[in-house]
Amino acid sequence: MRIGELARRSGVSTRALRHYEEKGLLAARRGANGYRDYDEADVRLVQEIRALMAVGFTLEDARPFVACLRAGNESGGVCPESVDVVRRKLAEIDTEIRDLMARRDEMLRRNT
Amino acid sequence: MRIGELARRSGVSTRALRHYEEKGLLAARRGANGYRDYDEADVRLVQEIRALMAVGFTLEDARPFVACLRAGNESGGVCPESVDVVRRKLAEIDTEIRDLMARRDEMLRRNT
DNA sequence: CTTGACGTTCACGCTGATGTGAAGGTTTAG
DNA sequence: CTAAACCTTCACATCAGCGTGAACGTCAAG
Repeated sequence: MRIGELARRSGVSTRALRHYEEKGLLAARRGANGYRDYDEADVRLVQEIRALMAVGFTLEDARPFVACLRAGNESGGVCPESVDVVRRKLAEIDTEIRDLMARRDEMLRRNT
Repeated sequence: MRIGELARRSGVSTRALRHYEEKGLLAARRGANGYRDYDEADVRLVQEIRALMAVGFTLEDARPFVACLRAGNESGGVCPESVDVVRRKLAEIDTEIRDLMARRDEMLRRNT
């Protein structure tokens, strides 16, 4: 399929897809006319990326998951690198939550 | 005092101070040579800005506090506009915390 | 042939708060 | 007089993930 269809099916803009490619997260064969050509695996791949982003991952964070899927695994999260990223991300979130709560307290204290 | 001293005393870069001025948060008299001239009140003002930023406020958020101080109040937080910003900020933080916790749960669920 | 809906590659714009020079004037100490 | 340490005003660079146009090629339908 071409980029427009992939965009529709995965719910992202064509611009975003080209961006993912530019970042090395998405690869596309090219037709004789230069058009990008994708298959079903790419749909899943993009959905994986979006799912990760929805949970707070950056594109950079998503890289190991993509590599993991490309390596033939059914899930992008089974590879050790992916697991590491998840652990790091959880720690980041926890830190951020603590920071926010501290800020909240600071703000309340300041106002009284 | 000149910008360098204010920078040292308030713990921010001269670049930042010029930035605050550009944004209308800081005003400076000018000497005959064009150099900015600050006084003690400005030190307190910059410290107020930094304190707010440390708690998560943007420069834009700090604006009413600065105006409140300039209006002659001892604290930048006593004016109604400042109170509004604090309330809004607290709500934002709470939302953010909830989002992060939801993401955290999502991430854990996904991994099991 | 022509329109319209696709596709292509640049490349700047946006948000926020500075960092980092460039290119130069001023002041101070020796 | 000179060098160091100030100061001045631009104005581009950074981080992330695209949006938005420019300028143009491709292709199916009427």
